[in-house]
Amino acid sequence: MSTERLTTTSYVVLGLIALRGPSTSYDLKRAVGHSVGYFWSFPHAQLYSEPRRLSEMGLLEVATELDGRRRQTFSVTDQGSQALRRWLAEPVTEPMQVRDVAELKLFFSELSSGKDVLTMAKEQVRQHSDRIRVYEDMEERYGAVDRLAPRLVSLRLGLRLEHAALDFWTELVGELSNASGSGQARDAS
Amino acid sequence: MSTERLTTTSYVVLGLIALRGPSTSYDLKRAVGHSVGYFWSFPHAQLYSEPRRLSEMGLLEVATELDGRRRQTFSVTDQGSQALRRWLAEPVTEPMQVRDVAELKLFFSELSSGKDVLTMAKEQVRQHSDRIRVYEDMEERYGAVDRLAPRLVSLRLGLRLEHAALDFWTELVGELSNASGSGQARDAS
DNA sequence: TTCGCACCATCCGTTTCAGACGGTCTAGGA
DNA sequence: TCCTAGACCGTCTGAAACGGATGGTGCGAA
Repeated sequence: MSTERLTTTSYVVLGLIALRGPSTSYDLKRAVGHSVGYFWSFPHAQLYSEPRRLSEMGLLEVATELDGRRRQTFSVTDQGSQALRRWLAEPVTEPMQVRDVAELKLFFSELSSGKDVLTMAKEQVRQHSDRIRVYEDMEERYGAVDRLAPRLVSLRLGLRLEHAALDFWTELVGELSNASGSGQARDAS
Repeated sequence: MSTERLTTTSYVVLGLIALRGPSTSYDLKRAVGHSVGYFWSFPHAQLYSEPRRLSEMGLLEVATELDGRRRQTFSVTDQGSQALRRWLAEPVTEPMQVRDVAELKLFFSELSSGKDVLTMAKEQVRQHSDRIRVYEDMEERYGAVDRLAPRLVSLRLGLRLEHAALDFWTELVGELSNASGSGQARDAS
């Protein structure tokens, strides 16, 4: 049993299996897509390597079934769920991190043309609106089941952040439109 | 001249040098610390390797001065500033990404105790408040110079996101405190 | 003058990453 | 029945990111 360090991604894998019950890597891949993946994404290849590592450490248990495709079902061991609970209980030290190329480009925008910034801002409004719609659909679909489910609650934080971004870009579009040409041909879109 | 792909980090380096004028890697390191680093962090070692790559591609120009320490000053070439402007003009495809372990732990919180969640929520309120104060200080310090500087504007987005997060965690603390009433901490859900 | 420490630059082993690749199954048309 | 297209599933690889170790340099204090 190795003494390797567990990364945040390890706990995501562990946690997902704990929530869903016994799962294959592919199950996880699909689950990630429309849930935790929205706020902690990583390459799907990791969903194959990580469970292996975790089972070597004794945190997961492997069941191999041969339905033609060699596929393995993982489930959490006692040791695994202990490790998970320990992680959940320990304080969070890393601050929230945002990575957004649009924000970056805005930061550097004095090097580009005002027109580009306006175009980008409008596009950002569109993209954030879309994302908000996705979140709200999800909230509606799963909210019927249990409106206080923690998974929904954390989704609500994502929604807040998206709204904040949307507001920001919307206002920026307004300011830029006013400032740039109070008389110039306006963009009809 | 290599045909390597430029990553977002490459453009951060390019952009920083374009904004600041000729800079050494260490200059960049310090500049990153209290500006763009807040929303696009990367290891400092990259600030030494990346400029080298960029100059091999002809996007940066190197001047070596021997003040004892072998230290190199980089400045942007015409080709470099063209590449930068091209990047700034092209549409943003990657969505905004948030990475927040607190949000993750909340997602998995049905596996932990309600008490842990409340503790974490309170701690999050503290952390986001602190971060907001840092941002506001910065806004004040640099805002005197030019309150419309794009670098400040993009900082304002960061501020909005922090406020959204702060509101979320604050409300959650309220809800959890009510829910558990005056009794013992219990499982939420 | 020497020491000690902050400053500066680079190197290195590991982990993460994106996505290409290759094998496996299923449906449905001939 | 056979064939094939295309979805499904798992693995591999080369590059980038990571972060800590290492080592050299200059400056102020003793």
